[in-house]
Order: sequence, then C-alpha cells, then structure tokens
Amino acid sequence: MQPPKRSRTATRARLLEGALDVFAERGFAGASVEDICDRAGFTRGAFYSNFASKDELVLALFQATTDRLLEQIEALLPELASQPGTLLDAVLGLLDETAPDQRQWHLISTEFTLHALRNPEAARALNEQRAMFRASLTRLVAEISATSGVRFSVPPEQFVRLVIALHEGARSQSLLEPAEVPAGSLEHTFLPMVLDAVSRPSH
Amino acid sequence: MQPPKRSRTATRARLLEGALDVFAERGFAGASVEDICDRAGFTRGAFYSNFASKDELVLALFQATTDRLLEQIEALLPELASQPGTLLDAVLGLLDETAPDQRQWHLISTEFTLHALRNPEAARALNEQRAMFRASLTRLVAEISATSGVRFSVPPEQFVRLVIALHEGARSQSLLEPAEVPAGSLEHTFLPMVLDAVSRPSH
DNA sequence: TGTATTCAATACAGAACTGTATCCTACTCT
DNA sequence: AGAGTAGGATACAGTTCTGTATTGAATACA
Repeated sequence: MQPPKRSRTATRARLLEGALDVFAERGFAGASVEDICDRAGFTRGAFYSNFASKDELVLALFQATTDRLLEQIEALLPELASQPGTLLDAVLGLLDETAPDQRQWHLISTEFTLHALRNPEAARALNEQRAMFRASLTRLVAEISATSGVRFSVPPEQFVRLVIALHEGARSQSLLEPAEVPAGSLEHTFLPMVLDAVSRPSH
Repeated sequence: MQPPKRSRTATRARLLEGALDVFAERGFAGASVEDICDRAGFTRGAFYSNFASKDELVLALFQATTDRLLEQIEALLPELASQPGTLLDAVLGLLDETAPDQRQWHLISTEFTLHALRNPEAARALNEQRAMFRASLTRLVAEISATSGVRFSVPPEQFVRLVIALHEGARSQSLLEPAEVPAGSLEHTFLPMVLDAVSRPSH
C-alpha cells in the first residue's frame, strides 16, 4: 500500500508547523484557523479534514511538540552524562539545546501554560509532560553527581525545580531586555552558589 | 462645578476592574469588549465613550495597575525597611503583599508580558514599570543590608533580578501544582543559600 | 480501463466581534 | 423652570471567524 502523493500525515505536520509559527506570533486566541492554513499553504478545508476543531489542534500541537522534545532529551542524555564538564553546564546545556529558538519556544510554552491554568484538561497534559521533563533532568543530575562523588542536601528534584523556575523567569527578562540581561547570565552567576551550598562530598 | 452623579472616572474605573477580571479568565485576545462591559455592568456605548479601542484599554489598564502597585510599594517600603526581620522576609513579603490575588495577578502580568514581547510599545511601558519596581526593591535591599552591616559581592540590582526571576518561575510551578510546590517554597529553601553566598560582613 | 475512495478546495451559513451613529436620560446652570 | 450638555444605551453596519456541505481531482484497485 503506497502512501498517496499528498500524504495525510504530511499535511497534518505542515499544519502543526504553521500553527506553531502563528501561535508564537499572535497568541493562541489571537490566531485564526485561516491564518494557520495560509501559513501552511492550505485552506480551511484541509484543516477541518485533519482536525475536529481549533481546540483539538492545540492539544495535538502540544503533544507533537512534547514528543519531539522528550525524544531529543533522551538522545542527548547519555552524551551529556558521559562527557566531562560540570553538572551545571550539562543541565543548562540541555535546557538550551532542546529549545533552539528561545524566543518562539518561550512564547509557545508560556502561552500553553496560561491555557493550562484556565483549562484542567490542558493542565493535566502539561503537568504530565513537565513531570517527564523533570525526571530526565533529575536523572542527569543524579548520574553526574554520583560519578563526581557529590551528595545533595536537598532532594535532586527540588534542585531541578529550582533550575527550571530560575531558567524560565530569567528567560522572560532576557527576552524583554536582551541588552541588560544576556541569555543565561542570571543562571550562570547564581546557580553555582546554590550548587555549592547544597552539595557536599560523599564521605 | 460638582461632579455628575455618574462620574466619568468611576465608570472608567469599573470598566478597568471588569477588564482585569475578564482578561484573567479568558486572556487578552479571548475577551471581547462586550464581555468586559457586561462584567462592569455597562454596555459597549459606555466603553467606547471612555476608550478609543480595545488596544487603548489594555495600555490604560496596565498603567492604572502599575500606578497602584508602585504606590503600594512606596507605602510599604518604610515599614519593611524599619521593622526587624531578615532581608529576605522583607523582599519576599513585599512581592507577595503587592499581589494579594496571586493567581489573577500572575495570569494578567504573564498575559501582558506576552503582549509586550510582540508589541514594542507595550514592551517599552512594561520595561519602564519593571525598572521602577526593581528600583524600589533594590533600595529596600540596600537599606536593610546597610543597617545590618552586610556588603554584597554582586550588584544589588542583579540580586533583585534573581529574586524576581525565581519568584515568577516558582509561581508558575505553584499555580500548576499547588500540592507539589507550595507557594514560596522554592524561594524559601534556596534564596537563603544565595544570600549567604553573596553577602559578607562589611569590614 | 473504469470505478471507488480519499483528501483538499470552494462555497456557504450562522455567529460573534469591533466600531459607529443615533437617541435618551439625567444633571447643571441660568 | 427651561435650555444645554455630558454620559451611557440602543441599534446598526461591516468585518471576521468557525464550522459545514458540496465539489473536484488524484490515487488505488479491480
């Protein structure tokens, strides 16, 4: 069974891709279905042939983005864990490399977070994804700290939560004032202090 | 010249108040002018008699909220600076007391931040407001650290940026998972470590 | 080669939204 | 009391949006 020349999955993918761009530009509620279709080079007919509604698109988009993100992380993990370098470089590197376009990713994920804060179903999906994300980071932290013989005085997941919170808050400032707050500056000046405070050599 | 029974400024205020609620519930683009008017107990006629457009309302709302916020801060500053207590308690207390309804304030300010990231004019206004906000916090930090005889190894404003970034990132997590991340927990476990690392007794 | 099916384009209906123009009411001031 | 005016309600026009129904083209299959 050969795939038809115009494959269904390909147009779905292009629609999702277009939605990502348009949502980043105009926000979730501000983007019309037609905007998304124009961006993808289709008409609304194609859209409603692939998605039941705009809401369904949002969840599908989130799931697709999430899946890709988690795949990337799993691919990067062994490399980062084995390579020499500090724990912080590995963790912050992972946060950055999984989101090559910082600005777009920040807009999209913040938008979706707001959506989740108003929509229980979206909240469940988001929390699930974030839990897996934290789990990956926590594993990375655990491995590196184990090989370098360091024990934490706080649960590693708590530390991961801190890193994520600071990273997201700092990214907001960096995007608003790129000149005053270079990307990563807050993390790189303060996280080493925390790491030093919570870590102590094992034995 | 007595003010008319239906004062212009009062309806403006009620419209702004309604806009705050509705924007928090449905987002900026998701809220219609009619929604806002219904909430405030007026019709669109009153709205367009007070604002030129929905966009103008957003800026006005931001300015009004900002003004009130800065007033509150200025009122709280002397009290916090003089009262006994740790520097962190004062700073975090200020952050919390200026936003009694954490959830609504987070939704609104995040929404406006996204708006600013797509709209240079809004970005200017937002950055200006945030700069004044940081200035207040920085002054508070400077006063308390001076009276307690502590010097910082980093610029105090940098430290304030850290506190804000962490606070905002942590608030997002707390709202998404209230049970797992109690409000303020990340700040209270990690900020003391940073404070300890950056401060040293003067002389 | 002819038929059936799948997918996207087009045309359309109904709703909602913004913004305007007009009307009405209530207050002010003389 | 009566004229003038300010502020808000109502009605309306024009646009835009979502979602559906129909049509057309291309592919699979017999």
